Amino acid sequence: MARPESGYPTELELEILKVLWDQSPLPVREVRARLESDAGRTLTHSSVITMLNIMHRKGFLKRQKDGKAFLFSPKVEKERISGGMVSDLLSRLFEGSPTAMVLNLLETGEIDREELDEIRRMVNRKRREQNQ
Amino acid sequence: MARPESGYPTELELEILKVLWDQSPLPVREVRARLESDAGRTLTHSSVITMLNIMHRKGFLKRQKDGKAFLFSPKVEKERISGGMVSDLLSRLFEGSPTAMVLNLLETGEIDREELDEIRRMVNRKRREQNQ
DNA sequence: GACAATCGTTTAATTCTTTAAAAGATTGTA
DNA sequence: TACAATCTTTTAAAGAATTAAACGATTGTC
Repeated sequence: MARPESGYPTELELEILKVLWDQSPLPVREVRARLESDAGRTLTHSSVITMLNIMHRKGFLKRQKDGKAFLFSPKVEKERISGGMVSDLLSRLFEGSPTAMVLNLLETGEIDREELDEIRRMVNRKRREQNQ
Repeated sequence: MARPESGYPTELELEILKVLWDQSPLPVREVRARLESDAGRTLTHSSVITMLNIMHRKGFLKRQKDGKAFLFSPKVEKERISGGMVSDLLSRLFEGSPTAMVLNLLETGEIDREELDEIRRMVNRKRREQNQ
């Protein structure tokens, strides 16, 4: 009678993953410090531990003992999570059409000349790759 | 001591919005039927009403009386929600870089020749527009 | 060896999300 | 008018997400 666990990281879980993707392994106090400085989220030590343990249970993180403390590392790759979340949004919002998504990006986002050119280069490269 | 309401529609809320973006206004029983046929979500009449009322409270929907029943319509545009959700993911996953997001799309998604060409055309058009 | 500092575990509280039963209101019809 | 059908509102329940206090274990130092 409720919703299932998401499969993808939640808001806060993603912030924690970003900290650890940037550098790992890290002890709890370090994760806590970076969560505050990087993401502006001030949590108590206790709260951070709780989240890290939940994420460990979900399979997002690895733990290793270092003296009496734990060091945490991501168990999932950033690319894998990003890919999953993007394709999730793709299917939920754009009926799986990447074209529709890019169009949305072009229309609503602030994209400057540089970026447009870069995107163009990427698309052209991908197109050449597909030709073989 | 908990998380704030999201601002963006949740999973089920989005399914309901998609039904109503496709056609509206609709009475509850119609929303319920389409939720089942289109999204494969079988809910009781009661559950659907609850969700519709919550969404009305959140400002996602409008209601109008039709006899003794209500007719529901979206109060938010699909483009607005899509734009918001995409740019949310953009900032949360790709530090706001559309290029990084498109790269992800190109690498992980199954994009065929047709779509690549279409994306190329869109990018070129956008680039010409920016030149003025 | 005792005490303070530092960690982790347990427990809990609050809000959100999803699902639905129960009860109340209205309306068409026999 | 009474009954059945159809709607809505109220109430509730359970899992998920977020935050944190209380309590317990370990370790370094005087």
